[in-house]
Amino acid sequence: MAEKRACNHSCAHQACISLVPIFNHLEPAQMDEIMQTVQPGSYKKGEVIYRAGDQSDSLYIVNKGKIRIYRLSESGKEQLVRILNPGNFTGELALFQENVHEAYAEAVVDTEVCTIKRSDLQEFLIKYPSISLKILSEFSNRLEKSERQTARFATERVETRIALFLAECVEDQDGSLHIQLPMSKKDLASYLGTTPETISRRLTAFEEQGLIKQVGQRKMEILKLDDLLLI
Amino acid sequence: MAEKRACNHSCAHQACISLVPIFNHLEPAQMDEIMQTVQPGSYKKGEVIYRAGDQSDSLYIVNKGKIRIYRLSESGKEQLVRILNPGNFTGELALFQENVHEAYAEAVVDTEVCTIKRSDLQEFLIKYPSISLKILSEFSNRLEKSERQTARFATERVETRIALFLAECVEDQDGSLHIQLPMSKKDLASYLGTTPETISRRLTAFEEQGLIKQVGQRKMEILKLDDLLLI
DNA sequence: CGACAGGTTGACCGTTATCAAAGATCGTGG
DNA sequence: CCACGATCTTTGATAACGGTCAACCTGTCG
Repeated sequence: MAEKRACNHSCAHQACISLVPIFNHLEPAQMDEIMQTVQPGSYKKGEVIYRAGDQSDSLYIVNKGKIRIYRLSESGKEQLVRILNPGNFTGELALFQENVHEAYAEAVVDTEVCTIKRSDLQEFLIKYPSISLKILSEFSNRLEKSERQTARFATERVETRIALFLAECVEDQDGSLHIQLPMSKKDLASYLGTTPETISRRLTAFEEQGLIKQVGQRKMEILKLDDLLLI
Repeated sequence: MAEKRACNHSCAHQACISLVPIFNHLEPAQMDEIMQTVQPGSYKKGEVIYRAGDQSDSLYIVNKGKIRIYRLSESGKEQLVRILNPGNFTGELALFQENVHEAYAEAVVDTEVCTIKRSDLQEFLIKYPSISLKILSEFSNRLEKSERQTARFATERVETRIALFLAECVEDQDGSLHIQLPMSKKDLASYLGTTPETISRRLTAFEEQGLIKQVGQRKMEILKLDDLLLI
């Protein structure tokens, strides 16, 4: 193990495994076993990692960079599903079911990933059932979140969806509520099922009502969180 | 075992276990073991089985009847998430995560369920890891479906969502394409994030365009499936 | 047979998409 | 380090999709 840690230049990519919630409860020895099977990969900005219809054969864990997961609807319009940051993973859905991706994964910036092959992962799932339980928990989370999101689309106006999204991004910084948008407003529009124009207009309106204060392109301050959530 | 099968009046409720995809791959002996832990329950039409905020402690498997799963959004509007028929189950999400339900479950008609207690289920998951894999597969399915639904809400017009829903309900009957709506139009409206009025109007419009033919309240025939999907 | 929930139809209007054009920002390469 | 282009963002004008309210109709079930 000490030997491995010394081997930084070639093995550093494996470190990301220890960031992943579905693995980080394992014993060091088990973790090492998994690290042995991991393959590094890197993608240039804009490069596609997988696309809808592709056969699925790996779990991708983000080591460095950012990945956009998006779907194309029946009529060809794009919807952003999520943004992956280091420690997040993707490709898991297709591993347990149809084997075919329904979404697209694209590197937002130059990105490094670790991949675990389907067959290796299945071996670990059988060997260490606790991993299944962790994935089950992760999936539960995602399902709740996805169904909550669906319900919001079904019942809330765009204005409200924006307000709710802002509320979820709030971070407390010495008493005042700051927001750092995790994506461009264009992507945010796609994520929230609206247009960049509407995002821009609603944020301006929020500002005029004294609810927020925009600072630069991706930052803002929440002045009246309660009122924002009453919208 | 033969003894158990003889005991129909008191044990018939257990039969539903064998309908459930996450259990039906097990050996008869294992299945029996699970059946031993099952508790029957019954709910009158309209009765609430669990509500958002309730502590979760069981998996509910529908034996007979119908259950509506719905959410209330932040602003208090209702969205129908799914309808459970015999063999379907619910309550699984809260078992693996927060322990608290986010949705409501309500009997649509008089309904019989089998419940498996959280602790019993967890025991089985450890004892028979194949169950975890089945649930993982079920969750993958649900996630794909939920994310597909979210993407539709985000990108498709109401008219298109209705058309896509109809297309998913189609059943081939001696060459012609029939549809039996699985719920009232009121519930369908809630499921699709629209209003009964709009559902009614769009179906009438489809009929005027010669795409469908409505027969009674919950039945129709698809005349031009291709054109319907181009909308 | 009556009551009630579900369904339909009409009129109206608000929210939000669309199209267009100008302005800001970022990354890139010279 | 600056300049350029590409992309993102903003603002305006316009239209339409779909929600809301109201009234009426219909089927279903006690």
